[in-house]
Amino acid sequence: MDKLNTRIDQNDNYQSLTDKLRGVGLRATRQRLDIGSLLFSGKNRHVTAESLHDEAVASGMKISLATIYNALNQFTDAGLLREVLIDPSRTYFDTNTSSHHHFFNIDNGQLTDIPNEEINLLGLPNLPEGQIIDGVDILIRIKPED
Amino acid sequence: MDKLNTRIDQNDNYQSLTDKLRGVGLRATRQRLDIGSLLFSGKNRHVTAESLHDEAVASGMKISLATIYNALNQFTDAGLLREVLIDPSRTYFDTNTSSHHHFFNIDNGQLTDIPNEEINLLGLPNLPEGQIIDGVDILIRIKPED
DNA sequence: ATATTTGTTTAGAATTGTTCTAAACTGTTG
DNA sequence: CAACAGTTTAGAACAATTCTAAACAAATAT
Repeated sequence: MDKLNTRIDQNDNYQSLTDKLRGVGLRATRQRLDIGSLLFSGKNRHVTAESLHDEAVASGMKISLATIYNALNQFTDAGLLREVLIDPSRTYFDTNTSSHHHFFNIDNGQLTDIPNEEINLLGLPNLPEGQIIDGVDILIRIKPED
Repeated sequence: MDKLNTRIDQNDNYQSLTDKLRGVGLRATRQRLDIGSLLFSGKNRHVTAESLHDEAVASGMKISLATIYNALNQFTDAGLLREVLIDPSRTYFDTNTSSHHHFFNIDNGQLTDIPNEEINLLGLPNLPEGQIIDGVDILIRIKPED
């Protein structure tokens, strides 16, 4: 019974993932479903290609680093993920694609979402002539007190 | 007369640069003075190691790329420059070290300062327990209208 | 079902931005 | 101006990412 439920849930998950992928024009391959199951499992996540690959390998998934890079870029192009600017030396991806911002703990590298209600820009600056806003990124760097 | 003035001005520039470098504990070498003359010549600038190296070479300065990297990092550590997060694939340096933010034109890669008076955060979010703010980075991505 | 087409994965090579190494060089100090 | 300590440099090394082209798997037509 337990086993059966687990299998059904898993199928459900992979089924909705399949729809999600098809919806953006990507084939629902085993690798994409595996990656998707790690990324889109409810809670929002921040990953790098390396960190996700390590996690996939640790979960026993067979998938190459190149495929992780491909998938992260394709998911991002498709709007399923967002890139976050943190550190010029690596690319971070965020499963939360809605408008929101981040705390970055410079001490341990931890990235956390700032709910959109909790922050606002006051006095949007004048844009250069003929330009419009594509997006706004706010990063608040934090560190331990004392 | 012209020539003489030019030489005097140049000496003046290099003299104040020398002080600036000594002031942060760096020797005033020919290379650092050359780089400094490109960076700290009045107007604020945004550069990458490559762009600055190209510029230096174009001005007939003899300086290696490794030295540019060294100098940019040392200047940044010394507080003479700031890093700006724009693009995970390159490091940008800003000669404006005061608190301010940026427009990034995603169409042509151009970076412009937003004067600090023109922008403000409303409703600073609650920080995680025991953490304090180290800094705030705001990047407004812009693009051509239509 | 099966064959064909087209998209995907992969290992490894290639590329790019950046840092490291160690030898030659140059400011600085006595 | 000698000696020391810091600096520069070419080239090697490194790390993140992309590319290549061959094997493979999903979709589609048969």
